[in-house]
Amino acid sequence: MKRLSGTREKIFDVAIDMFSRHGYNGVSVRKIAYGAGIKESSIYNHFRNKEDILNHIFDCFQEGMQAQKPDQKELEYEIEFMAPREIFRLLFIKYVKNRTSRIDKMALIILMEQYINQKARNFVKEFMLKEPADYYEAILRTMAAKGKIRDDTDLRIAAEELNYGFMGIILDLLVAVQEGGDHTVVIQKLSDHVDFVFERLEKQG
Amino acid sequence: MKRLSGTREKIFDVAIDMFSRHGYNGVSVRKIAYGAGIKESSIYNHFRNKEDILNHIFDCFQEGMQAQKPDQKELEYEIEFMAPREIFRLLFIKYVKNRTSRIDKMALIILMEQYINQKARNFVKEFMLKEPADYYEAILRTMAAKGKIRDDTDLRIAAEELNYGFMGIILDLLVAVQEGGDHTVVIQKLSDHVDFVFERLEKQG
DNA sequence: GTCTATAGCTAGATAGAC
DNA sequence: GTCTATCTAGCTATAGAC
Repeated sequence: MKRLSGTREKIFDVAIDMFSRHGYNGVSVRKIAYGAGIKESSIYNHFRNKEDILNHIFDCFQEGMQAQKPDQKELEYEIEFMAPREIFRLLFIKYVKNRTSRIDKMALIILMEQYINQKARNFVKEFMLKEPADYYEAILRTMAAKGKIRDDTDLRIAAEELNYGFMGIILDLLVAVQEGGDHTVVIQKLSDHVDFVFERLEKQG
Repeated sequence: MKRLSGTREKIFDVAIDMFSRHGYNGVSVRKIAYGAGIKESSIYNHFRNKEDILNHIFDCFQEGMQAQKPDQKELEYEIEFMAPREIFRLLFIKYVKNRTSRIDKMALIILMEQYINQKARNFVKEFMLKEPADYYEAILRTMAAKGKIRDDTDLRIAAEELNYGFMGIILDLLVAVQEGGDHTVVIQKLSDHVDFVFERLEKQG
């Protein structure tokens, strides 16, 4: 993460918080500045303009996504010795536990902006739809190659099914957290989701 | 549907179109007026204020959702004589085919506003999450009672699985349509989704 | 890097003539 | 029901003193 001066970081934090609650167009530079305890014009010593803040959010979110990619070595070990459904349960629950309030807020901003802003839309497509599904598909293929799951299934579709449910549950979580709730229910939901899919994928008998 | 004067309808149409592309906060009353071919102040002869337009969108969306509820008698007939998976395939494809550009745009507006506007959020929860899942669950229970699907499954979870995939695919569709695409791919995706779930639910052998 | 001051514009909304 | 005119408030952004 690029080093930020105290003020710049403060502005950024306040902006993320306000954007996530009122949308990018619902927050003025003025309000961000006052929220950060400085005058409006001082913002421009830290960000070129309002859009520059949004772009920084995109960059920061991307870094966050890259950073929390699961360890590949660890995963291979898991595939060898754990039940298939346990691996995905762990994967999903790890995501939920490793979330920070910052990542939640950035995700919300990007989800809101996706229909307006091309860059946001690309982020959703890449980091919330394609990349996760690709990743799940790769894991499933490894599992199938090792004979851990049935091999008569379209694993791309299975990967997308895993991601549909995961995304649905995480969206729920983001809303719940925004409203002051917690993530206990979500763990159960993720577990049920994984179970449902793997009842389908695991070998019968 | 309440009768609208020509101008009011024109304003409403333009507003839906602009809100769906730029968000509620990204469109001014002025721009809507000019888009509708009238002066800004004339808007206020048709809507009390900007928010009144948004509320009318909510009302109109709700009417649209109620209106396209599937026929109950027809459904019972289908459950008796069609394969379980065909019923859901039909249900989902009917939705896709019956969509209008207006409904798509209103859905997009509500999806965008859900994190900002409490009323929008309630709409999403009620009409996109809870009500569809309840409906699917009821159908599945009827199927199970008639011995058409396995009875060793939590049907609430199955109903939610059906809805996660459906919502994910529909969201994809809304984006694709906004970008000028069509819905041919989507029909296949919905079909794959239903197949995946019913491989799990239908009786073995 | 912070501030004051201000430019220049756009916003939502109203008053009142026709 | 439409218009012109106008109000007030808010907006992004810059200039320049400290």
